[in-house]
Amino acid sequence: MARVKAFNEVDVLDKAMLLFWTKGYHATSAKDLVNDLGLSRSSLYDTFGDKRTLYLKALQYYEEDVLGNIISLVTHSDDIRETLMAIFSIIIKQHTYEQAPRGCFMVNAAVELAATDLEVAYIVSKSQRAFERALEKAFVKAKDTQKLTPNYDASYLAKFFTNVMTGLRVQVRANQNSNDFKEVINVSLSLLDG
Amino acid sequence: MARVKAFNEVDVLDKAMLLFWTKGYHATSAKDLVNDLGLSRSSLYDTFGDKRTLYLKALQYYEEDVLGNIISLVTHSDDIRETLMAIFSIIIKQHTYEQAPRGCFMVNAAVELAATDLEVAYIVSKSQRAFERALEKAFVKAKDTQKLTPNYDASYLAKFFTNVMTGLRVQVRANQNSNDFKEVINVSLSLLDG
DNA sequence: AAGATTTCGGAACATTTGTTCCTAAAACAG
DNA sequence: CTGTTTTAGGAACAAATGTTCCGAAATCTT
Repeated sequence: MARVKAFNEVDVLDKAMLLFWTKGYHATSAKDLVNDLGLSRSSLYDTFGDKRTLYLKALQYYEEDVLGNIISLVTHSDDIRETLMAIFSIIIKQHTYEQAPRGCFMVNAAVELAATDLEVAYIVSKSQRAFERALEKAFVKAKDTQKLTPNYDASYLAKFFTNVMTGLRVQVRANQNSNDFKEVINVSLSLLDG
Repeated sequence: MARVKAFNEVDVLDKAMLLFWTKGYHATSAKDLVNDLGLSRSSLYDTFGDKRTLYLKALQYYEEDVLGNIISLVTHSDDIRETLMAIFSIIIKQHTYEQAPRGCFMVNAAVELAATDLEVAYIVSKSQRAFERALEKAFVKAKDTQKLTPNYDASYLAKFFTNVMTGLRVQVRANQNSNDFKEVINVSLSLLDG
């Protein structure tokens, strides 16, 4: 055994996630990382590998941590309408959150890198599938337990709502008029009435 | 008068648009531009200014040219359902188009830059408003001329469909399963039945 | 043909980029 | 305390970045 790390690895990963999430991959320099994460270049490269590796780790951490919580909401949903509203409001919260709205790291990664980076494309694809599956199960469950009689089956609805959320996440990132969100959400939710 | 330019300015702008559209702003280097546009560094900077200026011009050209055609479809629409389908199929065409799917330049710009570049944010916002307005008018017209009786008024529907398209454009860019698109589209269109 | 003016190619530039390396300091085991 | 092992800070590096500059070539006017 020997000298111990002066930083908490998870904390640093969390900070890296926030930085990449906010600025994107290419616009975040090694210098930015060193400044923001509060450790030296050598420690950074020693612990996390190169920039792209750190980015991939941050993206996966986002999936487990941030998106994991959202999936958990869906999995334990008793009232699907309420659950969807909860997710919508999490998405919108990003809008008024800070000076530079972050949107969704996964969507940002999809747009910036998925077309050229196979590994990013894989993570994005896996993440979306996981969410759609969870949503589909929740819809199936809702048909049994709630008086829910939509015109479409669970898998269609899951894909539909996933897509609506993706659209909103782009608009949030682009700082669009937040009043528009409510109307999009209302129209979307009306599909559950059958 | 003196020596004449050896290149067509519009052709070069078109190529720049395609390059930025495909790779994004930060991932496109000055070298990439020189290689791809077929003119020298000096001519490039002389004619179009610096990289960011060229990017803004390319984005505006995209709005006028590519999105302009789509808005034109909406403005001259006789059958709103048919028009929407036509737009959806334009969006999807990007998916099978090439090795690296481009998605929508405006959406890509929104995600990569709108949060940090005010001028990009303005262009994105203006573009979206223009499309929504056109769509809204088309829905109003459709209520009169077609047997269309949706539950929501034109402005809601315009915002809703704009959002659906944004979502699809992200998925196209991320190279997701193209079968999912049809289902999202079908569910969305059912909202027109009222 | 001569002169005026603009474009062109590429060398040249300063910065910034991502990454590595080296040395001193720190922490533990014996 | 000594020896071993690992971390930390920052100098150092080559490569790439965006941009400018200069001389030569090209085109038009007169």
